[in-house]
Amino acid sequence: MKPNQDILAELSWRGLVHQMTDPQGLSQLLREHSVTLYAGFDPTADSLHVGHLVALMTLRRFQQAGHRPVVLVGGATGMIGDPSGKSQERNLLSREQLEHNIQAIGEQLARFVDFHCGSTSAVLVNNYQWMKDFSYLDFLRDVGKFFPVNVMLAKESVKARLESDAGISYTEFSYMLLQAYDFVYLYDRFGCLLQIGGSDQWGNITAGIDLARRMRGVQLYGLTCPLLTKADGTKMGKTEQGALWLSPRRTSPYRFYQYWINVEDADAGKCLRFFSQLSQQEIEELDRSRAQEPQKRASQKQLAEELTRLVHGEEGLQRARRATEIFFGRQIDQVSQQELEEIFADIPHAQLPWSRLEQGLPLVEALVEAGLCKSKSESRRLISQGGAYVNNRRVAETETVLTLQHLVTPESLVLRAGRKKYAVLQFQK
RNA sequence: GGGGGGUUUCCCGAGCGGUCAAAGGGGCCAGACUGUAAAUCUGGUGGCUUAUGCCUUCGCAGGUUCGAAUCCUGCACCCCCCA
Repeated sequence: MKPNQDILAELSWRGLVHQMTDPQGLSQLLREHSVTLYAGFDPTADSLHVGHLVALMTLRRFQQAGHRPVVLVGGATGMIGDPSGKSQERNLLSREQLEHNIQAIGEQLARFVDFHCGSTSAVLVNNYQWMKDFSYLDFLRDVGKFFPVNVMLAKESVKARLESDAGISYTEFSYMLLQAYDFVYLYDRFGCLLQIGGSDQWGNITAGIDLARRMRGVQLYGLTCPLLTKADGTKMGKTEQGALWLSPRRTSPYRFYQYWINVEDADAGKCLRFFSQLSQQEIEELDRSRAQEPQKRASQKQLAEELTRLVHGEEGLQRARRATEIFFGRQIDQVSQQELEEIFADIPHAQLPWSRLEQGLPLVEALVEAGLCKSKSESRRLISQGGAYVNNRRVAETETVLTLQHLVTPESLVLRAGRKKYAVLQFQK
């Protein structure tokens, strides 16, 4: 079967190609055949994050172009720890933790690749399945024999660690062999010819290609995507709360949506190319819009909408939008407790006895109880400077006392400090 | 081993016995402007029952004095010079 579009051309205008082996050979292969390719994700946490999105979306594009993606979740490699791009030796994860992580990540993947679409259906594999019964002696004889240590030492990931004080353990040093063998195994099992990954995976990917040539005498291919960085060179996807996760449990759809809405103009074009389904023409249209009428932020809106829908579904997108309306709207009127809970799910909640509100709770104290101010003096300062809001309505009098009338649901009210810091105060009878 | 300098509020840094909760800058917070941006501007930046009041803070522990971040003694740590 033939693929339905020239995927390499597509990836390259999107800026998704960092490096590849044998560009002519690979290009021809991908134009003429539907290829099975794979990308691996180590289950270091129970969710993928934005950093994984580049490879994930690339895998998705390959599938849309008529190729078959294999997604490898590294139950075995996750036990070892990839030294690539890491300055420190990793802590080993427990088996139970890994098991849990693999399960959770497996569920997330279905959002990105289709597991039920005939001949190009995605396949989910776990390298623990084929590594667990591979004995140490067999592995050394059958795989280790093909790895010249001097070549391994020359790999960037190893070299960096050798030169640092942290050093590298034999365990992490061996990581490369496992990933290399994965590629050979997937070739045997699925006829997998291409491995893709982030640019930090180049060393591991080429190790697999070398191993396949030595063990099977075949030519496999590798392609890496650039890392997702901002215009200033720093990594994208970092927030004050840590990484931007794909799991709604770790990063709410609202926060996820907000992250993309707030992407800087300088990074928006790149993000659109990386992540959106828009055509080149449509993206160039948005580039123009960004230059001529930046205040519209059409690019950011498009990006936030598409990605939130993809990662959290239509419902998640609606929730994020509704929360945005409330957060940036004027005033919070009657909302149901449930709705409020949902919208403010990931902002701090403080619980106080009902009697406090009944007898009148000074706003100064409420702000401290809610964790928005460290002391009453700070509260007074905030209020007198016009930075305090009750249910999104500015309150500038330091003597304000909260009463039952301020409730916005039968038991809660919403405090805000400054532009974006919120807290819910909940009163219990 | 000898000599000299230092340790200040989140950071840098002024402080030379009372007018020091301590200059100035940075950061941070709030406000205005704006695009939920950047830049800019304004205000704030120890705590308390907001008081021209009290309490805690200037490496640590003592002392002198009506009064100390400022003077003295000891201790700890840091830097420099000589050996």
